[in-house]
Amino acid sequence: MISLEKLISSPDHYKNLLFLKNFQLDVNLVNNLSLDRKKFITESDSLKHRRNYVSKLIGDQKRKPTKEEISEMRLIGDKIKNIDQSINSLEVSITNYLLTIPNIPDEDVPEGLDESKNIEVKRFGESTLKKSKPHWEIGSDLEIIDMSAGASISGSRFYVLRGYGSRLQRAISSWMLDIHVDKNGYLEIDPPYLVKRDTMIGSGNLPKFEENLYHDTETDLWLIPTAEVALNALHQGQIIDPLRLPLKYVSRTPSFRKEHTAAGRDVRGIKRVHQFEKVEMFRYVEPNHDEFALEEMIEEATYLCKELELVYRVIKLCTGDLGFQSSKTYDIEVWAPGSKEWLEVSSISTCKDFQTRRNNTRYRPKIGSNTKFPYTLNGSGLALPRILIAILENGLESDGSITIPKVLVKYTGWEKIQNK
RNA sequence: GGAGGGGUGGCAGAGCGGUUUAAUGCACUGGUCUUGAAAACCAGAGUCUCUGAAAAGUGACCGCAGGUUCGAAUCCUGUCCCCUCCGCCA
Repeated sequence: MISLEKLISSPDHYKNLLFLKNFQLDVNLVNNLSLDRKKFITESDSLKHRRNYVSKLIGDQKRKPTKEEISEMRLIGDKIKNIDQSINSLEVSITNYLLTIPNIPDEDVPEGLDESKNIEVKRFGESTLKKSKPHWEIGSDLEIIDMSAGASISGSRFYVLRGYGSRLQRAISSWMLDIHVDKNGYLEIDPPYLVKRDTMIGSGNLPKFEENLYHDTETDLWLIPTAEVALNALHQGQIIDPLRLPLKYVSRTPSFRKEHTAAGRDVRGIKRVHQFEKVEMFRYVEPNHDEFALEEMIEEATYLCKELELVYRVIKLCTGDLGFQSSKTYDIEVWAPGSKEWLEVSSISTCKDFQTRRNNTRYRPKIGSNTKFPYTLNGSGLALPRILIAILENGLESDGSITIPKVLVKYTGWEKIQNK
């Protein structure tokens, strides 16, 4: 959520920045609501002051109120009730509107309406040489990915991993978690996968992206589309001890996404599915410490790609391609030689104070000073099925077997998935 | 699921219709004292809103939402969460 005062004090600035994210800001709407709200609050406060004064007078004098006082106070009480209802509904309107406004892009982000203006900032390895097959063929040949079982159990865009495939996925995620915990200093967290509505609002997934989320209406619980949602709510409503910053969390969770906007696209294989495993990094940092943190997280994610012997590139997203809550994002894509495409395996973003404002997570820089909103960053490290795809398609040998990256052998217990 | 108990400031913990401006203790901040520190003593200190250039002041906040009342932390209703016991169950 962006700050109401800032929005009102420099409306054109925000309007222009939000336009770059394809959002039309209605400044007058917010401004008028806010002015009305202030007017009513002033009115209500002075009536309450009168009521408090008279009540205290009666109490201090230990007497019964007079008839005149009672009738005056009843009148005042009714007025207060009416005005407060108006204030309340104005505040709901203001908040509801603010919740639909995306985060503003960082100055540093290239302008552009869509992905064509994204910039490749780094590339590692050669993407063209390797001969391979698409992973759905490999997976079915080796009987490690069962698409039809997934479809028969749960429908399209679900899959079943079996045997070596399951073990390989478990190895990859365990290896990643260990690196984040032991090498990078993250604290491992296992959050709930079902979260409350407020938690979804806090991360920015609600109210705007309801159609992407699985939802149990009876309990009003929502399946997380990423661990970011849960990790972002970890300090909801708290004032964090500044000595604890930066906070670095990592989680391995499933991610649940409806993905029905992309019907017909990417239907083959396990590239775009309704449920997938992901390791997620999340940080809380002091304001303006996000630049360095973002660089570090890119480094941490690409390190994993490198260790997995994958070809990768880092893409800086332009304003129009940024996510709702993001102020600046880098995507990391690995080359899948069988599918012959770049796969997004990580998206690393700084959300500045956008999310902490939404769920009222604060910290106090110094004893006695005012509270501030820390910045949050999130990033995959990494998304499992696509990494699995890349490993299978890169590791395919001429005899149909798969050689897995050396770093994983400790976790799998074997070096190859043999063709039968 | 059944029965009972409870949610009060950073923490502990009183208050159960009007001297609550939320006691008291711990922790915290400033000061006095001291060579320095500790102890002691004095003072201060929360979050948010509105008015205001500021100083300052108004108002709201005792899990949350309603209600009763001239007046609610205190009474009533609903709701959420926590604890104990029983039942059920990975």
